[in-house]
Formats: sequence, structure tokens, C-alpha cells
Amino acid sequence: MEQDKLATKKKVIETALTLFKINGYQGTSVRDISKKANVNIATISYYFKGKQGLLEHIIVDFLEGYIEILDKHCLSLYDKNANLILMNLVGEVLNYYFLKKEYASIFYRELTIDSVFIREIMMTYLARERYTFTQIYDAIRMSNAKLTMPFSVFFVQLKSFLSTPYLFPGYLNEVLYIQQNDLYFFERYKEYVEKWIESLFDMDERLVTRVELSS
Amino acid sequence: MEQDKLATKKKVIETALTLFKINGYQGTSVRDISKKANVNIATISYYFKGKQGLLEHIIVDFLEGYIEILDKHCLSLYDKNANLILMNLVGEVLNYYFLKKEYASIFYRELTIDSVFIREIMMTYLARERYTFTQIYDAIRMSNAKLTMPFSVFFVQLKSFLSTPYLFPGYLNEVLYIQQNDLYFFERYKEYVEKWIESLFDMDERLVTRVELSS
Amino acid sequence: MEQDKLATKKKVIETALTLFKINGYQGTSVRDISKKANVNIATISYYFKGKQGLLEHIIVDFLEGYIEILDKHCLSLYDKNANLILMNLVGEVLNYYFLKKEYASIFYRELTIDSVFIREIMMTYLARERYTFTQIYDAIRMSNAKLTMPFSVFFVQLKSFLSTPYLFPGYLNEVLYIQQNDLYFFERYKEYVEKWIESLFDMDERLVTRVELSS
Amino acid sequence: MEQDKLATKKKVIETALTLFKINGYQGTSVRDISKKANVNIATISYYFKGKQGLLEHIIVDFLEGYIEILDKHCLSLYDKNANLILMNLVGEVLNYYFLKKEYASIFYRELTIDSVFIREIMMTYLARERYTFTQIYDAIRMSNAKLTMPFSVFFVQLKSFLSTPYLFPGYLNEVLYIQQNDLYFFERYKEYVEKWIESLFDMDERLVTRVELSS
DNA sequence: TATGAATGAGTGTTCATTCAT
DNA sequence: AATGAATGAACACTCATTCAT
Repeated sequence: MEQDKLATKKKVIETALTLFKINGYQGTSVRDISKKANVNIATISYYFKGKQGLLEHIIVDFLEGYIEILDKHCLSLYDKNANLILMNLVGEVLNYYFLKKEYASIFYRELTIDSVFIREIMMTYLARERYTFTQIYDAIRMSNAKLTMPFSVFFVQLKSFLSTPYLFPGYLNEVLYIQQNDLYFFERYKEYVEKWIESLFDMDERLVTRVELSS
Repeated sequence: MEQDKLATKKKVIETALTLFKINGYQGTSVRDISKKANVNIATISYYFKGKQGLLEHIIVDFLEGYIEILDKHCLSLYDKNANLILMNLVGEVLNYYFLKKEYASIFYRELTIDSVFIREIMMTYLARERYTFTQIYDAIRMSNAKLTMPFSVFFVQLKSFLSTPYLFPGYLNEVLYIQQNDLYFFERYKEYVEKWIESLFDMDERLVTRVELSS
Repeated sequence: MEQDKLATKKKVIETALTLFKINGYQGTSVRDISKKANVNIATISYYFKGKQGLLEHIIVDFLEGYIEILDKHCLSLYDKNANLILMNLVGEVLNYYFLKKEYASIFYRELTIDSVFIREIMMTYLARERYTFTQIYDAIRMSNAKLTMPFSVFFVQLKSFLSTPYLFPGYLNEVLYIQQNDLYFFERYKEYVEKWIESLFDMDERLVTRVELSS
Repeated sequence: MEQDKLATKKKVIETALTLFKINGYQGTSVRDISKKANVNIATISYYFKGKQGLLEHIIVDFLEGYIEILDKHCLSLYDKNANLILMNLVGEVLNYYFLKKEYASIFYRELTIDSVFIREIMMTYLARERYTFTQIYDAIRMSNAKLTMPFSVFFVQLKSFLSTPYLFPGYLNEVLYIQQNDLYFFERYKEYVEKWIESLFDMDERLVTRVELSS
């Protein structure tokens, strides 16, 4: 019984993940989900108190795991080198997104809409995210005079690297022939995100160096 | 009368831009638009052959301007230095997006959905975009052995830089306090996008250099 | 066109009157109405902004006519004999109810429910009704020492006489074989309501007289 | 355990009484009842074979007590004075209603709806009620030539006096500030119902008397 | 040319009930 | 004996669109 319950609930969630990712939350009807998941339409309201509750469940699930990662890395902030923490953190986040790709797609797309109720929930988590990254950023800055990029720019660019692969799966597939499961691409992608992070810390030095070399 | 017609049409488009940006295409009803624009509900179907036609109009308008920029810069591909072309092109694109921010928001969000009818139209333009950037990228690569990053990674990261500020206007505002019209932020943002581009071309050298220095 | 519009609207109202009266507001679905009226289901929302709006329309229509009668009679309150005014007023109200019997049925039944939104609207009118009857009652009392019945009792009993024939049409029909259109019954009913009113004014005298006679 | 069962059943009934009275039968869902009564939703179907069964239980309970009173008084019909029997009967019925006010409210409101399933059951009892009152009325008429009012009018007016205080509890409260438990009001109300009954029997005489007096 | 009336298809949600446990 | 899971049917309502005028 407990098994069956979980099975039905899980089936609904997985179907919702698929359909929300493809058609968007607004573009998916509860009837679509119930039909594809082969469950009664009332089941969705029964378990999640409506369509919105289902989205909420998905978003919160995703964000809980995300915040957990942030917290874990943030704990070691004064033991380890901040650069290293950032690098590890970003690596783990990219892995997390890769594993929960549907969640990431849905989450980032909903973040795109201003008026969605879910925004309120998101914002709580995202304020914490921002706080974590601010701490790390400040720690780096204190020990590294080379980091001149303002936090806002740094953060927006970092977030853009993290989100983009999950925001345009169809586009990546059709225009660049990158499959959502293409491990090779994601490894390379991660590698260059890390290089970008590295480059932030001695960008000026590099520039100086380059000038010297070119002279 | 011709004036009135244009005025009405324009009013509809501007209202649609506002509402599509805030609530998304799916989250906006023609009733909403007609009410806010203070025009009759049938007007939209009359002028744009339906809600979809209105979106199409907006997307195509945006993409036409975009492709024009791409084409213009591509023309000088064999006259000028490819690095420089890329830099100028990206700068102009960022300006274009800044000027047409609602269009950019709407366009990129719709690109997010797999099943949008407009996708077909978009894809035509996006194939051309890809082609243009491939050409530039190849030209750079030929003359610069330092560029080892695969095209796909380069292109995804570039696109992510271009799109992100327009994809999350609400988030940027509420979490990072960046207004959509914050010229200062966008200038700095552009600056660092350009630095990122620069960094791509001698990234390896930098790495080598760094190794040397650290030894 | 104007004719057609009115025709459709009227058809909806009349069907709603019939069904609300038989099955109650809650027991009638908009589908039932639309089906019986042979109009599209969306028409109801189009004209009345939803099922509740339809009920509201009906109730307000009924109450407007009712209040008009009250106001008209109240105007002559200091010209004519108050007893006479009450008598005439009650007579006209009974006629009004008889003519708008479906309205009366629906109105009084909805008044029965505590939580219906419409209550708010009703209450405005009903406060005015109470005020009118208070004025008349006070005027009578001032000139007639025989009227000892408290206003509240008087008013409740009067209202009960007015409403009952419309509250239980089915019961009256099935148990007492009184048809809703049975003019003979309603004439007699009215006659005895008037007698009841008369009896109020010299009830004490009568009691005294009776005592005398029985001695 | 038997105690618990009774307790649960009673809790359900009492909650149903409250909610049916406030929102009506149609306006109350079994979910509402089960939630408010803090019992499982299936309990209601389990004990009463569905929502309708619950209503039936309530109505029948109310009517059984009512009919019992009628029968008791009717037994003495040929021993005592019919006028007196009527007076006593009405007094006791008013008391019964006062004690079972929620039942009375629910019963009379449901009587209002033509299509209620329970109607059949109700009608059986109401036919007996009518029969009883016909007997009493005929007995009075035989011995009192003054009673000219037709039975139907008499009965409708009597019923209207009995039911009204329970049909509009909210209205009485909000417009006339009469609480459902206001014993003072109900005593006065009863008093004047009885006076009305008295007045029926010598109404003509009174009229004659009055004429004489005014001459 | 421009619009109000009207619509059929579809929306998310709630309903009372059933049934295996 | 009592319940949580699950359901099919119905709910009121909104949707984008059409069409006569």
C-alpha cells in the first residue's frame, strides 16, 4: 500500500517533469499529465492540492537539494581556500543540475515569469543562494586583489553559465546537436566554466603578462 | 485614419510586449491585452490573425533586426581581423538587446519551450545565427592556435551571456537589485563579456605562463 | 441585433428563474440552464459574469421593483391614514409577488442561506424595507393605542404571510392542491392577510368586548 | 467501543446540523462535515450510506418527533374542546421547533426545493400532518359558525407562522436583531400566534361588534 | 473597417462515493 | 470496524476565435 501510494505519486511527478519541461508549466494541463501518467485527474489535486502544488513540490524538491549543497560547502569557508571552495561548489552544482536536469529546466524557466506564485517560494531560497555566494566572493576578494569584477556581474555571469544548458534543451539539440544527456559536452562545458572562474582571479596579471609578452 | 490604424496596432504590440514579458505568452490572454490596450478584443485577430500571429510578429521583428546586425558584421569577415569582428558584433548585439529588452525577454523565453509553434520560424533565423558565428569562430581559430575551446562550448557560453540579463529581469531586480534599465550595470556587464572573449584567445598561453610563474 | 441580444439574455433569465425555483440556486448548474435555454454555456458568463452574477441580476431586479413600491407608499405617509397605507401597501406587495412569483421564490429561499454572497446585496434593500415598515408602524401606533404587539413580532408575522406562499410551491401543490397560479386562493389569502392586519388594530378592544359578551 | 461509535455518529450529526443550517444541504460537502467533525470522510458513507442518508436521518428524526406530538393531541379530539386542542398543539409544536431549531431550519428549507430526493419521505409525514389539522379544523368548524376562513388559507397561514422564525435565522438576526435563542421574543411570538388563532374563531362577531361600536 | 455577440473546446478544481485493507 | 487511496463525473469558468453587421 505504502509502495503503491509512492508509486502513483512518483508516476505523477515524473510525468509532470517531462511535460513541464517540454511544454512549460502553463502549456501543460493537468489532464495531459493524468492521461500520460495513466492516473485519474483528481489524483493530482489529491496529492498536491492542485496543479500549482505539483509545481511547488517539484521546485522545492530541487531547491532543497541545491541549498544543501551550498550549505555544505559554505561550512568550510574559513578552513579552506575560498577559491577552491568556489571551484568545488560550482563543480558539484553542475553535477547536481546534470542529474536533475528536468528540475533545473523547469525551475529556471519558471524563474523567468514574474507573476507566478511560486516566485515567492523561490525568492526565499534564492536570497540564501545570493548570501552564500556573496560570502565566498568576499572571502576571495579579501585574499586576492586581482578580482576586480563587481559581484553583481560575477554572479549574473556565473548563474548564466549554470542555467543556460538547461534553459534551451531543444535549441541546443536542434541547432547545435547537443543532446541533454551528452556527457562529453557537459564535461567540456564544466571544464571551461572552471577555466572562466580561474581566469577571474588573475585576469589582470594575465593582461599585464600579455602586454609584457607582446612587447 | 491610417494613422489611427497604426496607432491601434502599435498600442496592441506595446501592450503585448509588456504582458508577454511579465506573464509569458501562455500566461497572457488576448482579453488581457485588449483590456489593457483599451481596444476591442476582435482587433487582435483582425490585425494579427490571432494571438499566435501577434507573437510571431514580435519575434520576427526582433530577429530581423538581429540578423541584420549579424549580416552586416559578417560582410567584413575577410577584410578585418576576426577577433575584432567578434568583439564589435557582440558589443552591438548587447546594445540591440538593451534597446529591445522586452523583445529579447520574450524571444528567449519562448525559445525555452519546445512545443511553441513559432519554433519553426525561430529555427530558421537561429540556423543562420549559428552559421555566422561558426564562420567567425573558424576564422579566428585559423589565425589563433590558442583557441582550443570547442565551438559548441564557446557558442553556448556566449549565448548564455547574451540572454541571461533578459531572461530573469524579475530575479535580477529582486535579488540583485539590478533594474532592467540600469545602464551602469549593463556597461560593466558588457565590459566583462568582452574580457571573457579576450581571455578565450590566449587562455592556454595564460595557463602556460601561470605555470612558469608558479614554478 | 439589439432585439436578438435582449432575446438571448431574456431566455437565459427565464430559464434560470424556472430552474432556480425548482432546484434551487445551488442545485442548478450553469450547464443545466444553458442546455434548457439552448444557448452556449459561455453566454451566461458573458452576460452575467458567472452564475452568481445571474442570481444577483435576478435578486436585484426583484428587489428594485419591491423597494419602488415601498417608496411610493411611504411618500404619502403624512398625508393619508397610516392604517390605510399599510393595507394598500401590503395589497400591492402581494400583487407584485404574485406577478413575479419565481423571483419571490428564489429571493426568499436565498435569504434562507447564511453564507451566500448575495446576502450582502439583499441586506441593503432589507434594511430599507425594515425602515419603511418601522415608520408606518410607528405612525399607526401613535394614533392607535390598541396596537400593543411589538414591532418585531408584527414584522416577522407580516413577512411570514408574504413569503410563505412562494417558499413552498411544491408543498402547497402536492399537499394542499394549491397551484401557484390559483388566483382564487391568492385572493382569499390576501383577504385574510388584510383581515389579520385589521385585527391587529383593535385586538384589545375585541378582547375586552369578548369578555363583556361572555359574562 | 459502542460508546465511541455513538459518539462519532453523534458528532457527525451535530456537525451536519450546524453546516446544513448555515450553508444548506447542497452548499455543504461531506468533506466539510468530516473535516469539521474531525472524522474520516468515509465515515459518513459508512454510517449513513452517503450524504443523502445523513439528511434523511436528520429529517426523519425531526418529523418522527413532530408526528408524535400531532398524534398525541389528536387522540383527545373527541374528549376535549377542539379549540383548546388546537391551541395546545400549536403551543407544543412551537416549543418542539424551538428545541430542535437546527432540524426545523433544515427541514423547512429542504421543503423549499422541489427536487429533493427526501421529498417522498417528507410528503408521507406531511400528508399525515395535513390530515390531523383537517380533523381539528373540521371539529372546530362544526361547533363554531364564526370560522369562515377556508382550510387552505388557515393552514398556509398557520404553517407560515410556525416555519418563518426558523427559515430566516440570519435575516432575523441581522435586520431585526433577534437571536435564534432569544426566549423572550419566542414567547411573545407564541403569544401572538395564539391570539391570531383566537381571533379566527370570532372574527365575524368582532367585525359586527366593531360596526355597532362605530355607529 | 471595426466590433459586440456568441461559441465550442478546454481549463483547474471539487464532488460523493467506492474499495482494498 | 474504520480508513486512506483513488476515482469518474460534474462543476463553474476562461479561452481564442468567428461572424454578421
